[in-house]
Amino acid sequence: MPVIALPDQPLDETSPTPLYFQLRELIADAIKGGQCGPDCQLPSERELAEKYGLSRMTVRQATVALVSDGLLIRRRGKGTYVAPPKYERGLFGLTSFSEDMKKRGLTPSARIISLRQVPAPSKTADIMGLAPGSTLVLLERLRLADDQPMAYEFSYLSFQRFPDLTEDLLGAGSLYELFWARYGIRLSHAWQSIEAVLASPREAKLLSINQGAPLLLLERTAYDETNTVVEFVKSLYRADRYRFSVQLQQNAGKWKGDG
Amino acid sequence: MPVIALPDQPLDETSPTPLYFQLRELIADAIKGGQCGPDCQLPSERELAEKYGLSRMTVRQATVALVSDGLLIRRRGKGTYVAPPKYERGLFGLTSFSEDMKKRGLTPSARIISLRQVPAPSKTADIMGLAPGSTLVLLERLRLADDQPMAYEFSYLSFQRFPDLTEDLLGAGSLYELFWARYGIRLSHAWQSIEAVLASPREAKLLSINQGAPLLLLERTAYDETNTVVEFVKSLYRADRYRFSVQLQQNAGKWKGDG
DNA sequence: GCCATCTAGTGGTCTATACCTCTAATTCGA
DNA sequence: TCGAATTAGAGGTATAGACCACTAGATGGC
Repeated sequence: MPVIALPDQPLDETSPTPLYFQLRELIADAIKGGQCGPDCQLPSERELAEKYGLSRMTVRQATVALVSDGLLIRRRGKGTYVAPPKYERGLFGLTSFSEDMKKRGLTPSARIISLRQVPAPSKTADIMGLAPGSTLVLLERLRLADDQPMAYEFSYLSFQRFPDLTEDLLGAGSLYELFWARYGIRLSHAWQSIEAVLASPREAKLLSINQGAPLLLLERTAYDETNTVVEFVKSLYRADRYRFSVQLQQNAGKWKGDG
Repeated sequence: MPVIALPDQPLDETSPTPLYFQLRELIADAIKGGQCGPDCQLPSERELAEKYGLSRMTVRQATVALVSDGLLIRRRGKGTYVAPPKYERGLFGLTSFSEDMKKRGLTPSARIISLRQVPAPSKTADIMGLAPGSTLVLLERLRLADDQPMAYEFSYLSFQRFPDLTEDLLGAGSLYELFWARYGIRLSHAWQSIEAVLASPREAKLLSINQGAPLLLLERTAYDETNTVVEFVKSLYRADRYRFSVQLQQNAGKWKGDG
C-alpha cells in the first residue's frame, strides 16, 4: 500500500489562486501522473496540513473537491486513497470513435470516403450557429473496428475554422486528437441523440450489410469551452455490432456512461 | 425577487444526522416544494447561521453541497439563489416512461397485455442476481403516448419481492410510483443499453407499424439503494416516434440527459 | 490460544473568528 | 445633474482548535 508522492515545494502564498485550489491541482496532477495507482494512499489530512503550512480545513477543501471529482476516495478511520478507475467513470463522457472502440477492445481505423466543401444545409447551419449557405467542410468516413465496417459517419465542420483540413492530416487517426494537436481545441460538452433507422442501399453496401438492416443513428453536436459548435456529426452504426450503454442516476440527473 | 421561506423550528441537535445535512435537506425540500421558483434568493449565510444557531462554516457545508447538486447558485457579492431548472438537469436521470412522456408534452398511458409468473430465463436470472428458475413476475404492457402506441415493454420483477401485484394495483399508472407508494422502494441507479432492431410481426401489430420497421430496444436494469436489482425491463420503442437524447460532458464522465 | 479491551491514528463534524473580494446602493462633491 | 467615492452586505478563503466515530493493531487477561 504505497503512499502517493507530492512535491516538497511550498505553495505560492502570493498567488491570486487560492491555496486550497493550488493543493487540489497538485494532488490531481500527482494522480494523473500515474506513478501511483488505485488504492494508493494519500498522506493524512493532518500530515498535509503540516507539510504545506495549511490548516486542516483548507486541506479538506481540496480533498473533498477531489472526491467529488472522482479522483479520491475517503475511508473513515482509515485514510484517503486514489480512486480506482471505475469502468463507468472518468474515462468517458465525450469520447471519440477511436477511444470508444479501444475501450471495447477493438482496433479502430477509418477510410475516408470524401472530404469536400459544401454549402451548409439550413438545418445544419442552424445547429452550428452559422448563416444558411455558409461554407462547411464535410468529412465522410467509414469507421472500422478490427477492419470490419462499424459505422458510416458524416462530420460537418466550419470551413472558416478548419480551412486547411486535408486527407493527409487526417490519415486514419482520430479527428478529436487532431482538434487538440493542430488547432488547440478541446471539446467540453456535446448534445447527442440516438434513433433507429433502416439501411439504405448505399449505406448497406458500405457497411457490408443488407438493405433494410437496422442501424443506430447517432447525431452529435460538440461544443468547445467557449460554447461554440465545433462539429456536427451524423453516425450510422451497424446495430448488429454496436450497442450504446449509459448508467442512469436518480439523484441530480448526473449520468455516467459510455457510447 | 422573493426570499425562500424556511421552517422556524430548530434543528435536532441530538440526532445522529449531522446538522449540515439536516439543513441541507431542509433547504432542498423547500426548493422542491416549489413555493419559490428560480432566481428566488436564499437568506444570507450569516442569517442562516444565526437562525439555526450554527456557525457560518456549517451553513456553507450545506449550501456548497446543494450547489454541486445543482439546486442552488452562488453569486459572489450578491447572494445565493435557487438554480433555474435547466433543461438538461435535475428533472431526469432515472425516469419512468410516464415522466419521460410528460416531459415531452405527451399524455402517457398503458395497456396491460399480460401479468403472470414465469420461471426466470437463465440470462435474466443472472442479471437480477437470482437462482436460475426462480419465479419472476412478468408484466407485459403496451405504452401509449396521446393514446398512440409508443413502446412495447416487458418488465421482470422478483416474485418474492412483489408477490401481490395485480392489474388493479397497476391500473394505467406508473410502475415506479407504485414502487414508492406501496413498497417504499426508491430506485437509485440503473444501467441501460440501447440497440436498434426490426419489428417482428407480433410487435408490429401491437405497435401499429409495419413488420420490419426500425425499433429502439432499451434494456434497463434498475437498482435500489441497497444495490439490489428491482426490475429488468426490455422496451421496444417506435423509432418513428421516439428519440433518445443525452448530454455528454468531457470532464469527469458526468452525463446529463434524458431518454 | 483466544477474546476482550485499549489505544493511536484516521476522516467527520462543528465552532468562532478574521480578513478578503465583489456588488450595488447610497452618499457626497463639483 | 452627474460622476466618483463611500459603505453595507454578500460570498470566498483561511485559521486553530475541539470533539466524535470508526478502524485496526497492540495489549493484556483468562
